[in-house]
Amino acid sequence: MAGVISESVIKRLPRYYRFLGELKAEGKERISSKELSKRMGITASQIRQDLNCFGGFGHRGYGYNIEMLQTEIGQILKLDRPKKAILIGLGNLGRAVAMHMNFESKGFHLIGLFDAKESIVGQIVRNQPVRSTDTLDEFCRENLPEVAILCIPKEAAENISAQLIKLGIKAFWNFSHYDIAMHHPDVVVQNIHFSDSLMRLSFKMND
Amino acid sequence: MAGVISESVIKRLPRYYRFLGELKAEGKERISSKELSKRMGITASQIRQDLNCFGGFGHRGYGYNIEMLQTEIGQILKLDRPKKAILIGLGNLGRAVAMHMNFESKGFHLIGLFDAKESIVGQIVRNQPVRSTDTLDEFCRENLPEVAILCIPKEAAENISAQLIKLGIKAFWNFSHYDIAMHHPDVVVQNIHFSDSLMRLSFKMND
DNA sequence: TAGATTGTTAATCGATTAACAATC
DNA sequence: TAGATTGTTAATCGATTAACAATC
Repeated sequence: MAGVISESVIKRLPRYYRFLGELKAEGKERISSKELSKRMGITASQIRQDLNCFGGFGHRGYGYNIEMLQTEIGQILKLDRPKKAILIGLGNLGRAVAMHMNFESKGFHLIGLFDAKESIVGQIVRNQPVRSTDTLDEFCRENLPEVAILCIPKEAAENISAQLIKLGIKAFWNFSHYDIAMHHPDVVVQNIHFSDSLMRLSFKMND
Repeated sequence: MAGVISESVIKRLPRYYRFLGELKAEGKERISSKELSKRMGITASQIRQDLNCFGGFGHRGYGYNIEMLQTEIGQILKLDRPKKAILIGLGNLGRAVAMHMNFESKGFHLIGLFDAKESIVGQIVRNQPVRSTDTLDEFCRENLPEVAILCIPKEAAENISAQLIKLGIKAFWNFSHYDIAMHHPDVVVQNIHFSDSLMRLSFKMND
């Protein structure tokens, strides 16, 4: 069963989780891989293969119980595991991420906000004070966050990420263009690169 | 040469573009696929294969001219082609996207901002007034935007995307959870799903 | 029981890597 | 020329799809 899960499967898991949530909201109780495949636009084979990386969640002749399957995938994604996160950089983007994201539903607790700029430090965002990055060491030693969300420019990210790793940060949600994974192969990184995405859109546009 | 470019190659193009930009900034003139492969953490074979989807940009015994290669990739990505875009939804996220993104460097011109909320309409964001979504039809018929950036909830996205497609929108930069590509296979879509990305981060975290 | 649908193995397809002749 | 490095073909690897026996 388990073993190493391929990147391709990991990429699809949140989508399954979302679609199952919708089905649940519609009041449905069970669904077959065939029916789900139509809805999601992928093959039934792929759905069954993907799910069987983690165990046999279905019942022959019946399909999958929606509620149960969503719960299982939530556990596989570790959404139920509490994860302490800090966010660095409260410019437009950092502010939007802090205010807009539903962290709690994924098990993340945003326990600290930091910025280097004097004019931003002290502001209140999402009921929390923005702290100075000068206090990062002290804060991390006291509160032991595991995740850092980087909403800062490339240049700043280089130094801050090294500092954070020394302070015990094990995972990064990276909105900067600094390639953390390349420089620190030992930590977990998920990138969100707006401009890469926008360039891909540009490429795909028909003339 | 050309033909259909695989999704895997498309995904890597913006990263090439970025790395070449850095090399240029460092004042370098030429680079071999081997040297670039070390820097990017991928194989030299892959780099040469990727580039040869579009043409022979290198010189045997020399490598690639950095400036020239970046320009070529920029053209492949159509960054030089002007594209008129409108943005729908100026909540925290939409506001951040409008203010934070460098659209112009990718050939995008943000020509209109729209929101349904009475309290947001009329505000000035990035030197532009936020217009009412009631005026969307009129605005599109007059200004002919090709791209729409959706920073609105799933429920709103369903109706708005159908409306926009009728108004001639051919491409979506989609931050909502509405699956445009599934429902409208004829238009170009690039999704940015924050919560999917955060869930993948959660999955990859070691216990 | 008969029909439905899974879990799983085998076949196919596509993407990545390796190898090397061409050539600057 | 000799060394370097490409463009490109062939080999390998992995992911997707098809098929079907197991079984609810």
